[in-house]
Amino acid sequence: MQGNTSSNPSSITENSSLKFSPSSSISYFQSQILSFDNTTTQFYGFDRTLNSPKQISTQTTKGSSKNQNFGTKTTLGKRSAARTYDHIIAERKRREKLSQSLIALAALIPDLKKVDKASVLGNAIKYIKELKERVSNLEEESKKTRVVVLKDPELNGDNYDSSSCEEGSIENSCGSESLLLQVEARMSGQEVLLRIHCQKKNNILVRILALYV
Amino acid sequence: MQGNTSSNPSSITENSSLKFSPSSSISYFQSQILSFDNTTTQFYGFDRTLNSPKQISTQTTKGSSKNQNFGTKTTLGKRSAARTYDHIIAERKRREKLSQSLIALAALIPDLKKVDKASVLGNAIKYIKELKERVSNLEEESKKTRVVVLKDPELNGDNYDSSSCEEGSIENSCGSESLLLQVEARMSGQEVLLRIHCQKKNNILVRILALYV
DNA sequence: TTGGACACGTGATTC
DNA sequence: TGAATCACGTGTCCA
Repeated sequence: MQGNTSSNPSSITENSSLKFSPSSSISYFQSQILSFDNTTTQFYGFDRTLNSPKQISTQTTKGSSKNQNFGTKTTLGKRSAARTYDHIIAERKRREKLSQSLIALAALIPDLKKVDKASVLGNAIKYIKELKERVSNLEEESKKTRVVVLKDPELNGDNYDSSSCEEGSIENSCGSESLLLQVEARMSGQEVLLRIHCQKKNNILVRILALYV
Repeated sequence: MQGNTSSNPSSITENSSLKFSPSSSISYFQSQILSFDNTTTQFYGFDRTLNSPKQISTQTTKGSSKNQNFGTKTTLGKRSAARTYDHIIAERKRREKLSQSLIALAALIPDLKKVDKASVLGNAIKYIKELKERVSNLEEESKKTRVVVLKDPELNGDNYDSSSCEEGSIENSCGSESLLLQVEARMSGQEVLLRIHCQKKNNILVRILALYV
């Protein structure tokens, strides 16, 4: 971060340079203007200018160019000095907000070395892609296993369901609260996961498995 | 996004300065003053560029170069016209890059309704937080289950390990490729997950479980 | 020196 | 109208 700071060529106020650093609260309001020399500086320095219509010329010259434009401008336009001032303040405020957002964004990105705008945006983009990738990998991983509720040959009459219930607790998996026994097999690649939900009994697990294996 | 278009108000030119500078001393070389009022400034030296809407700039050549130099103030300070032109072009380029990054960022955010800068940044921040949250939940979920390798009473001598191997395939879980049998129990809340890795044999599962259950 | 980065003021434009 | 947003040109700073 460099640059910056007020400069302000035209200054209206002091300016508070905000730079990138946090904080920067708003010191505007009350801007004091640098006095335009004196005389009246009233609040906004400008007005003075405004009154004097000097249309000065646009001057300068250089030969080239001049033309154009100006004509257009005169016509409607113009903005009262107070209004111009408001415009400046509003714009400053907007910039400050944007700048804060950028800082907040930068704070979320790990291992960020430079904090200039381009780097922050660029790294934010990369980071989001990375996170998305990670989420989808993790979700894929947990979804990869299909759930199949096997038919239970003797303990339960008929709740065969080759389904669809992708995940989740047993309670909501197939809407059967009342079942005393539920067996699910999840197959993922080479692995088989059996989920058995039943009352606690001696050797129940072994006995159940004996039915299948 | 609206706004825009070139506008280009202020000319490239050197500037006019009129009026005197604000007090503050600083006389920058040429200080331009606020123009409020208008007329001031306008003209462009070089560019024209603008043809309407945004487009990428690049524009035309420099035609400009020529002009300028002049001097009002001359002497030191001042930036040569060519230099000013380069400055303008560079700044334009930088802006364009930033703008593209912002568009790219916006493209990654789902359900983005407004695309103004503040919204894009604000929503990017929210989205990153959301993704982070999701990643950490998913990871937590998969980590939550502690893995305990039970002692195998007869099939294997001693590889009790109450450990630490948090996840992953059996192969890399405890660095034992040569084991013929490995049993892991993952306990998560009320559930117990037994992972059994062994050679295929008749009723092996039942027999193994008979040792534990 | 030069180039990159920044905030500023400002005219235009959109809602 | 009026408020919000934008891109621009510009002065200034720093490596």
